[in-house]
Amino acid sequence: MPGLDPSLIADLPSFSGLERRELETLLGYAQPLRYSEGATVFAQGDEAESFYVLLDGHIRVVRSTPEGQQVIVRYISVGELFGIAAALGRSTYPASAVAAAECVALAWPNAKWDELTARFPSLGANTYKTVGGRLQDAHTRVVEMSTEQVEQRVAHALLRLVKQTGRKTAEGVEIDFPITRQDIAEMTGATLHTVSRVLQAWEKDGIVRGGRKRVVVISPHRLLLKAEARKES
Amino acid sequence: MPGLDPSLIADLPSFSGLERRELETLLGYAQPLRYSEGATVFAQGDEAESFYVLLDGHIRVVRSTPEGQQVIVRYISVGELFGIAAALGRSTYPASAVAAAECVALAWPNAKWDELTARFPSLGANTYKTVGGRLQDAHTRVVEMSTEQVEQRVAHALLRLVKQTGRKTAEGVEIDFPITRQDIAEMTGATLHTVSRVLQAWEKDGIVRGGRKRVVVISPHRLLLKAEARKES
DNA sequence: GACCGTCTTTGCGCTAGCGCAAATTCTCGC
DNA sequence: GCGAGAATTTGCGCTAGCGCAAAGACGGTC
Repeated sequence: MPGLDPSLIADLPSFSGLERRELETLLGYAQPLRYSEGATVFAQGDEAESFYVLLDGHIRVVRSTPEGQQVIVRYISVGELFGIAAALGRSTYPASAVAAAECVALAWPNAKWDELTARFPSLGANTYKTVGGRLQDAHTRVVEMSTEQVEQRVAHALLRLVKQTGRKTAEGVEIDFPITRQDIAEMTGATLHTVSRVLQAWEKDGIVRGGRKRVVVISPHRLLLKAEARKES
Repeated sequence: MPGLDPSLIADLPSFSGLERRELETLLGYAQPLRYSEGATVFAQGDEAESFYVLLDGHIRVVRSTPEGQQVIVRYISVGELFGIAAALGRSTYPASAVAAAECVALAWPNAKWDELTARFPSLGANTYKTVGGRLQDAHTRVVEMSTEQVEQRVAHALLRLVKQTGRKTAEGVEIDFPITRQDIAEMTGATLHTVSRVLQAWEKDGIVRGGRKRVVVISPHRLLLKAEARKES
């Protein structure tokens, strides 16, 4: 698999500190992949065969209930590892990964995980932090879902997205990939109707501006107030 | 710190596969600790100075919101590692650990983590799985909170407790430590009033039996039905 | 054995947000 | 420029479960 440019991953946090020669070795094992919006990278329950690094785009991680309801667990952004189920002791993927926009990713066969972490300890050390951070986030989500009103949860979700993937525009900070009201509903445990109403109200107040599959946060400051305030207008 | 018996931890999953000599080395660094019910092992926000293994009892892991609300993130049972924040890249504990019953634990100074994982790789490998499992659980909680009614969430919480810490009695399976309605409420994101009502209803149906700080599950089978059924009696 | 603090049960009104339904608007392909 | 499908907005009734309040029940203590 020659021809992959080591600079592709040289700057990614998981691989920083490696020499050019080592990067070439790593890339020798990697499979470059391209996904169009809506494409499934892997599905919940599939045999975990590879782990991935996202080079471009955004990935939605979705868990489905037995009853067919979907919940968006998190978004993966550029540079992040994902699909590392096997390294965490799972034989199947516990959630699905779907391209939220045009995506480019690298995939390594799972069998290489032990070898690679042994050879490149920084990869292993970084995985600890990555997973630790995710556990943290998941607990934060649990606490939010337990204690907050829908409006606050939506505010928190938007702030998280803005922080993670925000792109500055003339008007404010725009979420950098197509996202529907339904998506926001699945992130917050609300219905798309309620999310629509909430965004509508905020738009009237000039806090956000909505559009088809688009959200622009005009005033992060006032959005933060909405996230914190337990009741108030 | 001589005098600790290696058999104390010989059978714990995190330390299995080590030889007696290695166990002695490990225990040489360990500090044995005893906590009475309600005692705080460490508090959210504290500088993370140690990591722990629970030898006896049950630990409640609690996160508090800035507004002072509490959410029970998980229960630690015998043999589990906890307080490993530092290993996951945090400098302070992200949650508090409180003894839910009389507890005995071993503590190691955090500074030893790298040394110990390097010397005993099985500890590191096991930590991956432990953390992976917890991430899994946390995601399951998020999905439950997003999609389920209070009654289902309470049922799931009880089933999880029974599985994790159940003790067989003549009548059924009893949760093996003092647990209040308030505790169950903080696990499920409900109010203690609603939890009380739900348990009351189940008691009338002969599914559980309650008591002061006690819950006995008489029919796990029928409880499972409650956990799955979206509406029905 | 009486007291007291903690835990639990129960009643009642109220509201956030869901479920259902329908109208509108946007975007893309032709 | 014109559909047609997808996404969004909006209205309305209804209920699960919260908030508040008060009355038991249990268990440890002096």
